[in-house]
Amino acid sequence: MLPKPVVTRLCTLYRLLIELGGQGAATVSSTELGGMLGVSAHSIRKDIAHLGEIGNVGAGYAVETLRDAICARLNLSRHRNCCIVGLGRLGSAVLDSDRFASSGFEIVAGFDSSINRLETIRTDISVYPAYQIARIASEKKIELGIIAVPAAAAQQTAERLIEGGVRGILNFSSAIIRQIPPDVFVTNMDFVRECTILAAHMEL
Amino acid sequence: MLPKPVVTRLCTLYRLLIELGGQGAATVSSTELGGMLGVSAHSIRKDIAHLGEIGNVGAGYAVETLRDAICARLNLSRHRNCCIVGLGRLGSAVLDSDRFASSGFEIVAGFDSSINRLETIRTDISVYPAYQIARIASEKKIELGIIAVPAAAAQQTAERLIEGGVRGILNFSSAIIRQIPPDVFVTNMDFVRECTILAAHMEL
DNA sequence: ACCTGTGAATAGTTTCACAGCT
DNA sequence: AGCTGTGAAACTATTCACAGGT
Repeated sequence: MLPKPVVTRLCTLYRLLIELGGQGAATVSSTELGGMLGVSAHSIRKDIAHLGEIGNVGAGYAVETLRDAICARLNLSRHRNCCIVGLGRLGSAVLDSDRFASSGFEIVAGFDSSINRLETIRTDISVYPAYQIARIASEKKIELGIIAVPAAAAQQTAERLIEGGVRGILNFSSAIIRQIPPDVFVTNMDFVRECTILAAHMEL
Repeated sequence: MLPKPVVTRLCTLYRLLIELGGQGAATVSSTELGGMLGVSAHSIRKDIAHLGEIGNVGAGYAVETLRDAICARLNLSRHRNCCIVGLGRLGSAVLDSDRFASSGFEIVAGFDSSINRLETIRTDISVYPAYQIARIASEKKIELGIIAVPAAAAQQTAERLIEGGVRGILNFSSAIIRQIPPDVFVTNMDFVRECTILAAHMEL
């Protein structure tokens, strides 16, 4: 329904509006928003137009109203259970991040294939061996999984998550997940690959 | 010159070809590549066509030839010095990752604003206080910077990196970097934002 | 003077169809 | 039968211009 790049930009805008609201701003114009996000005012207005008529012609947008409109349109207010698979350095860094708490995402489980690691890990969140992913994901109604395992284990991890009913996957590994059902969404965040893309752009 | 999405896909393809080469594969067809990457064979061929005539009509692509052609076209063989700013859990996880080593990227410096942290950190890489970013980046000819600092410090960090001559920035923080010169490239990798985008797509 | 919302125009990307080769 | 390379077509997205309001 909504074009993909529009959804992406509205999510970015949403986070910016939360920040602006916290700073006490009451209204913003598309020009100001564009300046902060590094895109044109035209583009901001077009994106917002997908939400219906929200702004006050001649006087910009009310920060709260706009934020709530995006939230309503994209159903961002829903609380979602998440899990992290792979409790190595990267995985536990994400696990201990305080940035999920205020975002509607709650990490309700961690998984690792190493029993030793599970025993020594210090965290408030329940941790389980990797073979239990599907069962626990299903039981705890986990909707979103974060993969932070080595590349070789990524595909199997994704399959277990999908089997457990997870429909959104954030993949930090360098592996490309295959055979993704049409109703499951995967975002790849391999930082070596991203560095490669950056390097390529720097050369052109 | 080369369209942006083509560059992105060629980089992904490049990493896949390295993997395939390591497994001993000599040739691949666009159909096979498409299957592995989850895109159509048409699209693979179109992307590769930007490199010139590389394939063997009727018999697919030689893995090595194709890999080297991408490498040459995007200048991926060049060694690049990188640095990480912010040596908290996420930053040091990336710092200690063994995945850069074989990729042409070398992390030659780490930075943090906390002197205490700099003193206690255990790593082989030289670490410096954050106010020296510009000088060290310039001296060590650092081309790529990874930002893993809290959102509030991200903008200043980016400015210091750019001042030191860094032209590629991987931004793990939730802040959106502003006032980016046209010859500097920034990729945002805020995982909370990516989760939000995933959640939005899951609803539509 | 500055703002939003919108339809038109432009630019860019993906998909398709097929010619030619193995 | 299956493969690459390519030009055309279809689709998508961005940019622009401006009408109308404050």
